[in-house]
Amino acid sequence: MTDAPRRRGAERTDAIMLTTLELGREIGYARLSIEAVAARAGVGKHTIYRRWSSKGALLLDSLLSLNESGLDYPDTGDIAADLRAQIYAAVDLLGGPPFGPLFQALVGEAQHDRQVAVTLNERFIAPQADKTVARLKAARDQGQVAPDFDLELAMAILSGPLYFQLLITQEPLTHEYVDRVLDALFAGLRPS
Amino acid sequence: MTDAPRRRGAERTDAIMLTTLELGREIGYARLSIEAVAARAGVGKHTIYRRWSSKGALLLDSLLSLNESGLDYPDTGDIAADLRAQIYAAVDLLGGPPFGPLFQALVGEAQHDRQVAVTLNERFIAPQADKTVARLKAARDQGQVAPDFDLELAMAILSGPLYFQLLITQEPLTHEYVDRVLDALFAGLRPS
DNA sequence: TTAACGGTACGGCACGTGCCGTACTTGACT
DNA sequence: AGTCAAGTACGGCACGTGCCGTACCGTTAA
Repeated sequence: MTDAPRRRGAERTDAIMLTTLELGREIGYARLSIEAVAARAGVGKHTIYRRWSSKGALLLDSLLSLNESGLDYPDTGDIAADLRAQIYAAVDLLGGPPFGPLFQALVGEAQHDRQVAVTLNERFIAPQADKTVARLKAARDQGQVAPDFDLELAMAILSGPLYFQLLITQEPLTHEYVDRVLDALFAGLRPS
Repeated sequence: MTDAPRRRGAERTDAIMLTTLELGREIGYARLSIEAVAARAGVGKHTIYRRWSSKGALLLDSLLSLNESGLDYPDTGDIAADLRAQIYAAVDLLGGPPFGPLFQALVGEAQHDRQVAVTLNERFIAPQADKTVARLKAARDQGQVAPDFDLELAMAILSGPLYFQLLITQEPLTHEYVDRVLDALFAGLRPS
């Protein structure tokens, strides 16, 4: 989605993304206009349009600049504890500013901009999911979960309730909620 | 969100929502403008603004008009089968047009319009969730699930992966996917 | 010399509001 | 019952505003 950072203009690119974050925090990412970003960053609109094809693309790069290395996940050998740590970290990131509101805005954009949806998945969702899947795979290799355990599906089941909370009910994401979800999942939702 | 249906203007209200659905299906709900709806419906813009305070409010009422009675859920005594039936029905509704795209657009709106978010929860999410919780409660009363079973949480865990699929990865919602989720949940996600 | 830049202006669209004149409903007074 | 005045919602139109994305400046820096 980034149109290849310019060699000379990299600091300008950063300045624009920084202004985007700052202005977005102040007035909300919905009300953010490219014109306002350009004005505050002391930059021509052309300079923004040259780098990003849409407001969504700009938001996405700004979001990623807040989390460049991605979340780092531990492997202590205890899969249950490690999963909990991963989800705590994800919830800490998504649950609060500045990442949370921006992420929400981006998911909003993704609902009517296919390009944003695809890129959001490729550049943020999938890389994080891959880390969780990798940790689950290690656990499976060590026989800590069943051999036929569907790792991708487990990922979706672990993440789903959190996104539901964040995007639909829009209630706070807390460690306490994570604990309740994990405890219920580990116990199993077994009717009859 | 509806500003109390007018006695005389009810058919006009319906005509506006119908035009909204029609035009939204043609050009997408993101590109939909109130001006265009007014023009096609042969109605003054005032007449729309008099009834709905925002585009989101209009979309929401249009959505609800597609599903006035809500989904009807069975109680055959088999909680596992009934849950599956519930989720099949929800997926059939959310997964395809015209309801699916409109719902997606609304969730998008909800990410930057608190009023839409609240009303969407009150008028659509919560009523559906209540039905699931009610069915789960009946099962608990009959001893088919543990007495300390957290019904609200179970609801979130059942729904979460579907919304994740719909809103984030934006892959098709199929019965097959529902089956995989349910089977995994019933089996329990038990590490170690 | 050339490319990227900041700045400005532009046409276009949709917003939300105000003001028309019209149609319809209502209710009071014959 | 018949009439009519008041009130209200309406369609249509125009307005000012904000932002879009593009084009064209003159300037700056490699």
